[in-house]
Amino acid sequence: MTQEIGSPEASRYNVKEAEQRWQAQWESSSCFEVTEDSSLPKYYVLEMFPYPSGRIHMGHVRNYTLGDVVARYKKAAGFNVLHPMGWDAFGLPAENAAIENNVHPAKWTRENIATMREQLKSMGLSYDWSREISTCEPEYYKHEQKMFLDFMKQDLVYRKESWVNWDPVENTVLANEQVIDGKGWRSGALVEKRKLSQWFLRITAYADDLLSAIDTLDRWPDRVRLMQENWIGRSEGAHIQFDIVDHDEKLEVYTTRPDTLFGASFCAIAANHPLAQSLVADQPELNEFIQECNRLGTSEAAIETAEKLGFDTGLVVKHPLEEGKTLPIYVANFVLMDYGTGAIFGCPAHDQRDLDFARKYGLPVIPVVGPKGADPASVEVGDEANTDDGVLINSGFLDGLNVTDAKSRIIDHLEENKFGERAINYRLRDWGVSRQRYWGCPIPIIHCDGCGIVPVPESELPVVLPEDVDLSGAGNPLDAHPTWKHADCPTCGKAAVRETDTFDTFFESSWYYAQFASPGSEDVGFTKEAADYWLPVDQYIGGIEHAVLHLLYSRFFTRALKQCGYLEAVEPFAGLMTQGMVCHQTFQGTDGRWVFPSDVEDRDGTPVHIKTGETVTIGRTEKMSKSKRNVVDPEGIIATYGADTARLFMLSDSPPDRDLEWTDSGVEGAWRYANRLWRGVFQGEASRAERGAAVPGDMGEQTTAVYRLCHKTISDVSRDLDRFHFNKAVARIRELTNALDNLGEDNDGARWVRRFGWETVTRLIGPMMPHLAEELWHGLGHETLLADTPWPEFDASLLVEDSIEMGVQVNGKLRATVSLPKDCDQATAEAIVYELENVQKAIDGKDVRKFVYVPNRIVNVVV
RNA sequence: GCGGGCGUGGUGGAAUUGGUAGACACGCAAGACUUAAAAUCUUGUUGCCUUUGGCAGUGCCGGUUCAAUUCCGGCCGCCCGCACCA
Repeated sequence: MTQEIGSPEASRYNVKEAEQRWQAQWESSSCFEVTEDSSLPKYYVLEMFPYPSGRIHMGHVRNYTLGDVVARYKKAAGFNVLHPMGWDAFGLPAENAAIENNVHPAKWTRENIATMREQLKSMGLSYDWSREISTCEPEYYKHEQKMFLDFMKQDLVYRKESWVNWDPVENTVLANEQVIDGKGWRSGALVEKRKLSQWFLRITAYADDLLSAIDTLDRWPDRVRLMQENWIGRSEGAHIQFDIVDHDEKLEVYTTRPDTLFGASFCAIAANHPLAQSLVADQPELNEFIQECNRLGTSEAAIETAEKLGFDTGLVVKHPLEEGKTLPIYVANFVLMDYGTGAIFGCPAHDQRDLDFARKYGLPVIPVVGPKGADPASVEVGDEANTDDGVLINSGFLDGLNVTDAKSRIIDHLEENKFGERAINYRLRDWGVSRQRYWGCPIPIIHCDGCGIVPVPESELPVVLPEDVDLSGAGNPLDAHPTWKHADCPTCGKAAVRETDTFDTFFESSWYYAQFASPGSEDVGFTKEAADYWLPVDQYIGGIEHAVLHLLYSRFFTRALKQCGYLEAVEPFAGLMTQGMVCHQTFQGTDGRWVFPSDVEDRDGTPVHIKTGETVTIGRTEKMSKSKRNVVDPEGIIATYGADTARLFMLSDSPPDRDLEWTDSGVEGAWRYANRLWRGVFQGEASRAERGAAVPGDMGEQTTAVYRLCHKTISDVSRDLDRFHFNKAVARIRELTNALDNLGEDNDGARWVRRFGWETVTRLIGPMMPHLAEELWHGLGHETLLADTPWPEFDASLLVEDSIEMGVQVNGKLRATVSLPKDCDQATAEAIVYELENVQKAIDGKDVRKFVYVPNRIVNVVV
């Protein structure tokens, strides 16, 4: 909701003028441009670079504010700080914009970049803009074409068939997000799965390393490490080969529960399992079922949330351990071809999904694990499968063993009798990098009828993406281009065609952090010396939504680049901070349409639409999104209140990893604080000592307390910034500001402490409100840039307190507080505590059973 | 469906390793200043009650402990990711 702002122009702090002035000063002094310097400790701060979607949004403001605080703080703390920015410029939205607004993706992207660059500059971010990169330019993507060819030489690249979402009306491949309820988002046509030959990067070659190295990422959030671990999904189990009755081939399944083999009552295969495909010709109903499965699209979420369905193929397998027993083979929509062998055996008693399936299709449920000591006959299975440990029953030679022992015993048996073996499986799949899209990096490959697949020679790189394309037609514009795809085969010289697929845009973002080390270098995108100096990124900051894919691909890329000799780093990001979303209230008009906050005003406590005057309803607070229109444009906020106010608000209340709710009142609170600081320095000169005045010998009690608080605040804020507790740092600086304002004494000591205090506040707030801090620093008589000024130090001797205020509990309930000498012994504490009136009253003559005393923390008298 | 997370006053949040729940703000109320308003300043502000005190209270139910927002078990609600959005 936009309200009349307390006319900021009227304030004597001229935000706009001051912010532009300091931005110009930083730029002209080049104070954020860096070079490798082995004499200084390096610190590489990186925020996830933005997709140039048009204008910056509040999520960017939050992300880049967080990074800027870290960068400025580390610079002040004496590090050689690299803090770059660039553009993740390839991607689908540019093509959508091309279709919707008839503008070329290149033009659209470059214009967006120009707009967003100016917007970022207005935020006063401490970037080394000389290192700016844009991934859609050949100067950038030529390097990844070479990397791809190098990966090929290292056997990290291969080609295989894989499934895509196919829109039969538009004749294009759809992204998962373009498939809505199984239909194409534009055409509305039922989406089909199609098989295409595509390029893959062998990320699974590094599965074990990517998994075990998670332990070394000690400055990553635990939850992200856990998500990566689960994504890689290493499991230990077995492959089992089943003989199919009256069939030449065998059915191989992967299972993590070989111990439950005696409880198997069916086998199930994926719809696109070769066996299922081979049966289609004779079974039209099966074909129909498989088509139905294919209509679910390629998204795992869609497949797994669909109703579990199966189709009995009529084929049966022999149970390998029980003579004469057979199990039916179903095609099931919940079995994934990409996991294990694309086939399972179902043991309904000990797997919930199998149980649901068995109940639905009337299959037997045989419990094979029971509680210890239970009578096998009494173990029954209800609605819930038993996945607990226990003792094997109804399982022949496995009976009586626990689950772990049974697993190992049965695998030995499988191996001895040659119908199965121990197996390790990963959930992680190889990374498919082919995209049938225009706005991406061309894959440097030529297809020759005679020579097959031929890499483009390095001397002919880059393969430049043509800009004269027709985007209005169906299909891939590169394929439709009249000349581009025709090339001579590098090997035999005959006419051949280029690969018309482009790379997944995760390709660009998997190595950009390395390019920032030395952009513009010709060879490989960066020099090894620069990469080895700057990498890994010391602190990476971005959204939790990238917790798995982008981060995992980048980790893989670093390893692959190392394998190719590009750099020495093992991990790309030593530290990771994930930020929460920026949320806002939603508003709806009487017709149910979403209303922009800027179109809502408050009239006598009722929110109404500014133009129509009709009442709007306030909905729940949600992530800012264009569709719900609950967005606030950063540009307007910066124009009105200045970047520092927006930055302070972003940092003030919510910790970085939590969601933040944008509120006008919160912004105004930040704005008021900015003005308060300004007044404190520019209107409080009279009560402050001159710069450089000698430390006075005598200070009053209150003055001493404020002086000590200054040192304590430096210590606390430093620690808070080290731990990224920006909201706490802000609270502490505000506390110090309050104390300075409330310092009533006015003598030499107080005047000296006032100067010291305001200088301290200015320096501490510097990373968060850099423009205002420069203004204050100047106002305090300094000629140098605060951006070049070292972080303040504190005197540890002033932090020591000699007595501590402690709570006194009786039976766990607070009855009094008492000031005790620091580290005082229990006898002294007891003596003092028992004298307290409230304590005596609470004990009320009862026997003291225990006197709990934790020095400097708590006293608890148990009666 | 699977994986991960979050939940504390009217609101955002704070609370070392289990040790005085509500720091710092926002909002609100009262007051000061002002012709008036804005700005600014002061005071109060978890709820309830019999109000110099007491009881309850950190999504819900239970457990461990002298002591639980914090640890354990079970629920509920919301959010993020699920491999072609970035």
